[in-house]
Amino acid sequence: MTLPRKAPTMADVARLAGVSPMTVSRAFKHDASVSDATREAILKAADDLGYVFDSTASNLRSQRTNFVAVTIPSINNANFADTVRGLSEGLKARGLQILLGTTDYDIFEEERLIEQLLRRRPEAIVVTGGQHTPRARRMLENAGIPVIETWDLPPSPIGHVVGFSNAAAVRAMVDHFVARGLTRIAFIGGDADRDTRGTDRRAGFIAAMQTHGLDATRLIAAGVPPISMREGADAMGRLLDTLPDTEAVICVSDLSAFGALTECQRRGVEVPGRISIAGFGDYEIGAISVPTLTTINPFPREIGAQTAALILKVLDGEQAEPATLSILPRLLPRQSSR
Amino acid sequence: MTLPRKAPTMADVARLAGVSPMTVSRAFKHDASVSDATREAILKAADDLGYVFDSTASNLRSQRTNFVAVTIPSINNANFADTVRGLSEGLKARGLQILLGTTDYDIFEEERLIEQLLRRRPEAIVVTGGQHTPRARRMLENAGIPVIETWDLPPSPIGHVVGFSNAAAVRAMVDHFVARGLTRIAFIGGDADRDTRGTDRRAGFIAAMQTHGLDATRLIAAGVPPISMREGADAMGRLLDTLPDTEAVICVSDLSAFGALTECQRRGVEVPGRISIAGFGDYEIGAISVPTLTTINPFPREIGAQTAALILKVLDGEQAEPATLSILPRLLPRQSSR
DNA sequence: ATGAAAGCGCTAACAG
DNA sequence: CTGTTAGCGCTTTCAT
Repeated sequence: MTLPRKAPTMADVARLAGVSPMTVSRAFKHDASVSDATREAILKAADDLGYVFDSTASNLRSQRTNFVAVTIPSINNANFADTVRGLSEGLKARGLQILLGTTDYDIFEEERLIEQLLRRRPEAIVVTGGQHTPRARRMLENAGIPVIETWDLPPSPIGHVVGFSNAAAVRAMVDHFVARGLTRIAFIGGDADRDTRGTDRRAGFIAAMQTHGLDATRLIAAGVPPISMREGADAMGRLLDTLPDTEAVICVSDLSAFGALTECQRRGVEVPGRISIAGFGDYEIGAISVPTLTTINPFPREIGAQTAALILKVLDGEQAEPATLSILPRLLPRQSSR
Repeated sequence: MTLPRKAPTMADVARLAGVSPMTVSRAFKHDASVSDATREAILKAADDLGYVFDSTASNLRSQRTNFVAVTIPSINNANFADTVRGLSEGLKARGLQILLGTTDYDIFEEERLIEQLLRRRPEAIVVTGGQHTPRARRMLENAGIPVIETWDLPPSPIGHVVGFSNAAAVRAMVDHFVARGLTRIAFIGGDADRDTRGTDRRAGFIAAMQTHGLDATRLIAAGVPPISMREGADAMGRLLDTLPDTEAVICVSDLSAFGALTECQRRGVEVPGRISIAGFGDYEIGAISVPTLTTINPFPREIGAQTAALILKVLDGEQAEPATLSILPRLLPRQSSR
């Protein structure tokens, strides 16, 4: 490792193969026109020398990096990871590589990250959420590349959008409970403001409750987002202690919902017998827990896949206008709610 | 967006600020010597022009990319995500950015990925696992940058190692059960060969059972790795059907262990009363499920943090010899085992 | 503290 | 199908 001798370049390969550097360059592109014999000789020469193609030079000269920049709040989240997978798979076939960064649910961190990412000259940039600092927004607007906001339906998008309404999704959950005759409904989420999707879900809860003329004040703030299973359990404990007549609780995610469920199990509180529980995100745990968890599937993988397809269309010049692709989340009634 | 006008360069900023491009370059480095007044004027000019520093040119000229390449089997795995977080946090302060790729638990995919990543000229490369295709190994050996294998203790490392013995960790779990008088122990894992860490864990199980003179044939293959909660549940169903006298089961991960637990709950099989269950990885679910899951914590975040620290030392020239940092996984006995 | 010259390793553009 | 020339936008190096 770390041998001091200088790495061979295309010129070295060209010399050994007896061709010009340009022909070597072509031999390394899949579509370029090089005779089979020449290409083979070049690849053999490259292999003999241990040549490794240098993208940094290619990137500068061709003004193409084949990067797609992506920001997500956290890598430790199965939903966002699914979106990245959908993106990655959709982009891989075209040789586009994801340059991933995490914001830690913080729009100021997002601003710093976007600046770093744009310096790398990505072909497009995908951000999670529709809320950004003014400077981040300006950088995205002036980046001169396709911008796609995901996981949200921003009121005034920067460019393209592939998302859904978090508020509307939670409204559907409230309606679901109300239709079943449950009216004393609580919401467990993180502390305000940081996680904008969580905030939107809580706002959707409050609006929906008010629409039904119901009390929308059973709000438990469980800590700094993203809230964990443990924080969901603690919040459920507080809810059962302070508002024991609560009939149903909507949690900001399946993880906190599962934590809430376990707290009920530890206390001998029957779910859904005495209290119904719902989550958000359709994490695997909700499909297999006992009881299974009522939840909402926002199709994270699909968001990634559709974003990837959109990027390819835009880069191919087949989509000039900013597009808004609206994903319809699906309510999944399961055993944890009546 | 996508404005056709050409993006401003350092030369444009220099012209506007009335200095040479070189001074602009210095003004954008934090340590370089530029007078405060000049730097301010330059940054203002840059801002007015909407200038964005172009890393691609910097990378080529300086022969530094500030990338650290990282390969993990899957992004949808809290353990690997934790390692990436530990890495990312440790590298961020030095301006090193992670270039992440996933192998889908496939060493041939890993080979393709490593080739792609090395073309980007990372400063170092971190791979998960110690098993690679011959060509991948050769590429890593000849890359001329620090190579760090993680999550394993390879018999003949390529360069540096930050890992632990998966086999030894599972042996400790077998010993734990045997010490409690449990002898009819099963192992639930994925189909052989693909996930090398899972394979090592199963091998450790078999070896440990044989050491104790116990039957090591209660092996359930639950599907293509990584196995899900659902597959863990299905495997537990088969185990209960075919080997109902099994006293304890070790699962390849906490996720499959939790699935196994739910299957017991659905069937009314008491855990740990009739059967003990253990997992691997110390995922959050095992700390909060009812009952909590006996598991092993391999300290994924710590692996990432130590890897980051090692990379910085090597890049600073403070660590010339290949290092092997051995992490000692911790057995966490919990309610799911007696 | 600032500047001038040169060139990193590739490929666009044009030629044949 | 292959070659020549020039240059992408920075930063190294050497000045002053």
